[in-house]
Amino acid sequence: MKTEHELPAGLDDTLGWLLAQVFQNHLSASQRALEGFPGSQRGYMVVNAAAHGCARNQIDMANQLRLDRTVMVYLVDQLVEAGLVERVPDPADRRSKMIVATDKGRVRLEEATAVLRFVDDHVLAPLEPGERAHLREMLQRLTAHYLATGGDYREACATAAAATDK
Amino acid sequence: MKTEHELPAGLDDTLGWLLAQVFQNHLSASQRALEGFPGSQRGYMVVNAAAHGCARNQIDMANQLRLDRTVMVYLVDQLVEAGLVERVPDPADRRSKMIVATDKGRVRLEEATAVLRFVDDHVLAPLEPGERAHLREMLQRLTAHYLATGGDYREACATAAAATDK
DNA sequence: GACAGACAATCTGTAAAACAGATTATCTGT
DNA sequence: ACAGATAATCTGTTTTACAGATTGTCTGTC
Repeated sequence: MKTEHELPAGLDDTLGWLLAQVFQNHLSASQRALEGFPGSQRGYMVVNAAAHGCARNQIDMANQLRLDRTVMVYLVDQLVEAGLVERVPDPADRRSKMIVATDKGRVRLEEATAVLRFVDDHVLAPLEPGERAHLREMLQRLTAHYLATGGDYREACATAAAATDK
Repeated sequence: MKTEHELPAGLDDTLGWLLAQVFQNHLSASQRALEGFPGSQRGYMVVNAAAHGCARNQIDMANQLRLDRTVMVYLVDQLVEAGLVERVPDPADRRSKMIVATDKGRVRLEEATAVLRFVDDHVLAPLEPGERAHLREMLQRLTAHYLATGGDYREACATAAAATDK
């Protein structure tokens, strides 16, 4: 059953390549699964964040989701047009607009979340159940660490530069 | 020491988001590390593949690396100009050109590989040594499985569609 | 041996996406 | 009241991916 497929020589040890493969793999799979969802995975992320209400305004949300502020504009435009979220002016600061999910948005979010769970299962099919949980947990830890350190890689680059100087 | 950083609510369980974070994290780190390398990570991949000689011609290599054939043209152009690879016409088929690494290319490849190892270590810093190996191995397994099944997700989408029909 | 169809590499043009900078309305502090 | 900062938006530029046409070459058939 398990066809031992040959990985391209030299790249099989390149972490960046492996990450790219798995990521793009999952990306294209969820792209199909989210077909019809405005803004695709990014739209999903925005509605998700809106439903959890963890962002005060658009820029705040853009930062949390690592999206450009100008991208955020037309992303939210799409979602508003589809009736999944609303731009609610913050009474305390009329410059800010809070992105809140509509009831319809919450329903679509639930559906999409369920569909994405199937995608996850499919992508992680070759792993044991315990391994899947472990992978998830490791990715969470890596992400949390990255966010905590503010994505600062000056140290890493300095180390790398020192290595090449030899 | 270990600052438990809060992950955005709702997204912390989204595998696609976690993969995106870690991937883009690694991507930007290696981008800096490969500064000056023609074509950046893609150029690195091409030289790597060229050094291992596992592709008969440009299109073959493009397929293995999941690159568009027209992208391959100007990617190889850059690398040829930098003297890292050469386009050698295949005597057996003059339409084909084999991409072979020059001595200079092999040296640069070695250097870049060493630098990338530091990037890997930095990105995976929050994991135990044993976990890093396990993560690598799992990613390899997922990639191998994906390549073996030809990236065919019709089954997954059918399953997902059935789930939403309920 | 000529010809049709396929294929490798390349070129050209187009469409989409990301992003920097300016703009408008609003807030804050002095 | 005014200067400077900030949120959202708009505008234009640049990059990028990609589809389609083009050229040279191969393969098979009649």
